[in-house]
Amino acid sequence: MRTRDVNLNRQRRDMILKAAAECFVKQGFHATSMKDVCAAAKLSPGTVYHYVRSKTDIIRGIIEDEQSITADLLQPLGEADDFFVAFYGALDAMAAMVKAEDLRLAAEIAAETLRQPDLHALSRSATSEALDGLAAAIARSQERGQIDRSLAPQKAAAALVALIDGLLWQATLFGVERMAAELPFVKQAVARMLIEPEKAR
Amino acid sequence: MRTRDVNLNRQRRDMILKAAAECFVKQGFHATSMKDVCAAAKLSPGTVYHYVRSKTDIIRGIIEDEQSITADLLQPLGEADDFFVAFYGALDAMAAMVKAEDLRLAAEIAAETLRQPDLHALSRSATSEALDGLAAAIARSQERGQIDRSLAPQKAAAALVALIDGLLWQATLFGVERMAAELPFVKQAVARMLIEPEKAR
DNA sequence: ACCTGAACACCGTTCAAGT
DNA sequence: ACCTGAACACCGTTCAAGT
Repeated sequence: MRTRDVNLNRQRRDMILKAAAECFVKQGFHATSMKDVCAAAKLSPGTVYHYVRSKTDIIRGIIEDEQSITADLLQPLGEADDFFVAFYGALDAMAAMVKAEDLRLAAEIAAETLRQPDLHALSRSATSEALDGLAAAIARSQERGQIDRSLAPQKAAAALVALIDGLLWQATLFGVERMAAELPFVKQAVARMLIEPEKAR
Repeated sequence: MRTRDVNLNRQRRDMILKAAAECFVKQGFHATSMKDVCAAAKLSPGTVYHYVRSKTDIIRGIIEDEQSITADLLQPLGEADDFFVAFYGALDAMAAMVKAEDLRLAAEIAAETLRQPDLHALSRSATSEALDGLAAAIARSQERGQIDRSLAPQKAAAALVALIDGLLWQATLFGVERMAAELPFVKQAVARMLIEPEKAR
């Protein structure tokens, strides 16, 4: 009995988050009313508020469920043998996987992040983790003699993440296809950034 | 008589935009009510709506007045003799000039841009212009033999702007000071990206 | 023409009442 | 416990009425 309730709780909550995410993608966060979310979830306002604390709480839930696109992309870098193969793979995965709607939702969330201090802290710590992971991968590649040892891993990681985030923002403006067309240049740029000029092919 | 009215019109409108911008920085776009804007501008709702079509129209006005931070920073690149001196100068200017509030306002505007198709088009065309200007500066530097001739100017410009936008976003998360500390690394990275490895110092 | 402030339709959220 | 839907305080916007 107890477990069934807990499961229903999670199921209903997930349904509401999913319905809300669809609304946010279609209309944007602040243009979708709670009535819209209720309609999409096929529940009354009272019921929705039984599973969800507030409209902001829905965004919080989506952030916790999905984390940031960038962080997801960089995760596999941790166990990679060749840094560049893994990083190029992450870039290709980004171009292949990311759809316009995902970008809209991610950007919508990023926007709301600026308005709610606790959401801002959440996204800051998520980005911090991604940066630390990437810096660790860079440091290991340096030990193997692949990446220029004179570079500070943390700063290199910050520059790479900035580049990716900036590209994702451009994809928001000009479309995912145009960003995909940029990737060969970006890969070359990353290699030049990270490899000692004398060693560069 | 006619001119005086037009001047009053512009003055009042500018005052309203300025008051609204202050509110947006303090509370965010969607947390500031029109009542807040009215109070900040010391005008009644009816009067505010006499000078401004809607809440969105205020954002539109702010975009048109200020354009994007990135575009402003890249403008001087047009007349520069040495591309790298000019570009590094732009990066330093960004770190020196940009305050946390400006970043918040810019990000707030970027966010609303995603929700309003006409605002989105406005920011797309503004970014396009900035990219074209930067690409032209890169092409001229290539003719002088400074930048690697094998690079496509448009793609190089896109990568540089992505890097800057990403850094500005990071400044939103971690503060302007941390971004400033990144700049030496970023400058080196930009040089490596754009200069032929054989020529790099 | 410029400005006011009450009024309108709608929003996020709550809560008494049902099952 | 789960759910409903009317009700509350507030929002963006309008408009009749004043000067």
